[in-house]
Amino acid sequence: MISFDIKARLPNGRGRAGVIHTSHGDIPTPAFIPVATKATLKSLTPEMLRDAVGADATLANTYHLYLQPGSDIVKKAGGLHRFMNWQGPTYTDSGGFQAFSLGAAFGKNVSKLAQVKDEPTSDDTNDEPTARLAHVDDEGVTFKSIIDGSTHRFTPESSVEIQHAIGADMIFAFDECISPQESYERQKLAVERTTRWAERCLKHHKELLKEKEGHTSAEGAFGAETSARRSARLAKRDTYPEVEVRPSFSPTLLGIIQGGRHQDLRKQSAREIGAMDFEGFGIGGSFDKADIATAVGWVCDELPENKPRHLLGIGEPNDLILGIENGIDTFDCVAPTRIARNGGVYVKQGRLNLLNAKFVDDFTPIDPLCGCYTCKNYSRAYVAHLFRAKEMLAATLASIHNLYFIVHLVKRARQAIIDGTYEEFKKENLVK
RNA sequence: GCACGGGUGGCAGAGCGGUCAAUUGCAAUGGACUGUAAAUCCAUCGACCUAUGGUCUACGAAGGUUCAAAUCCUUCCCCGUGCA
Repeated sequence: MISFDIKARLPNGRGRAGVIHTSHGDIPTPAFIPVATKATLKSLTPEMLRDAVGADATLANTYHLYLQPGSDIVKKAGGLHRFMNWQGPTYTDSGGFQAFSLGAAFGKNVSKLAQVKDEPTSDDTNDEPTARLAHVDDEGVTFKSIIDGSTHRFTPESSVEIQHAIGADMIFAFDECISPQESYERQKLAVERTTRWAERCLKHHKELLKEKEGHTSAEGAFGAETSARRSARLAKRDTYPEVEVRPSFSPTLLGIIQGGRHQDLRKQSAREIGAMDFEGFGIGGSFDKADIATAVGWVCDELPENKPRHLLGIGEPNDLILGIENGIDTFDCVAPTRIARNGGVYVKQGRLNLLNAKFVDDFTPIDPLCGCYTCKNYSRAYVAHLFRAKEMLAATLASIHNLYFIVHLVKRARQAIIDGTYEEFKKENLVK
């Protein structure tokens, strides 16, 4: 279970700074949550994520872990934290996004963010079935495995069940995320379906909690470890302080809002999901790329104030700054790590592509203003060399920088809310 | 010295009379990436131009055959292998 305290607010009434308390520690909010899809933050160890990046939590994916190594294995390992050796708070996404990325978006150059000028074209039903790896119906989603092509069925109930097995602190309801190219009518259907699925998720979640209470209350859901084994494990650990896990630790379920770029649908979804018995919310779905923050504002105005709100899959600097002032508490996004692995690094003015010829003999740090491990110790020329040489360390150093940059941008936003200097912070950090 | 086999764009390596400014891979140059299908993908990659088209220079060098040659012939220069 989690709890949420609000410490300070922006004058606009939407943005706030707070703390999410979890069984694995606190998340001061707003916070950026790096994505560890397959229970690993690509190219980083958990120690790097904690010490070099300064991340407070991480987010893994249900679909991926279900396929590999299997949620039963994660459970057998003692849950996600123990399996991946991450002691802090965790989330799992429900697999709802994969209905989109492996469905309508599969094999196409479609992102969940659309330019305003893009014409919506409904392409959900009349595609050839072989062109995608996910098919959605009223009851759930049929996936093909990206690993071996085998067929798997996800329903709201099975997603929640798998997430309980994986054992993150916060888990998401199974929602339907669809392409921004879809028609208004299709978006409306996704909102209605997501609400029905949310009810089913919540119901099943409560049943699972009750079941757990019945026979594991003394040990905790993921505490089935003898005291002798625990002592032995702790004795081996010399670099990492153990976080005390509450004995009653169980996942907390967050509901997800859909509605695309349409104000009425966003508000409808937020009212429906917001009225349900979730302990927090995720804002998902597709957006008008030019104005994510406006849609976020529509939603946050409808959501209960005292529960945390997570903006799913958004993480460009400007989107973070505008998201925070419109009421978002936490974000996750693959952009910092994916872009880093592809040679892109954030600087205050925007983004550099380290593969550009001009960096081969640029011996300055990636960002002279940055205090991260990479910037304190390496030059642009060196990291550029690593990228050209296809050395693995390139991904590590660039990921450390990008994650540090983004995580600390949000941390500074938090401090600015507390200090009452958000406007200055925004003016200083918004990229033109 | 003789006998084979070769010399193609930055590299490797296709092509073996017209549809070849030349397949492909690598490298290079630029771009994209927002709940990870992603250490991925896309574009460009001889020069010049009144550019969904045109002109010029190019497949070791020089000649030749042909309406037409990277592709056939001759000589020369290199390289590899074998025999002396």
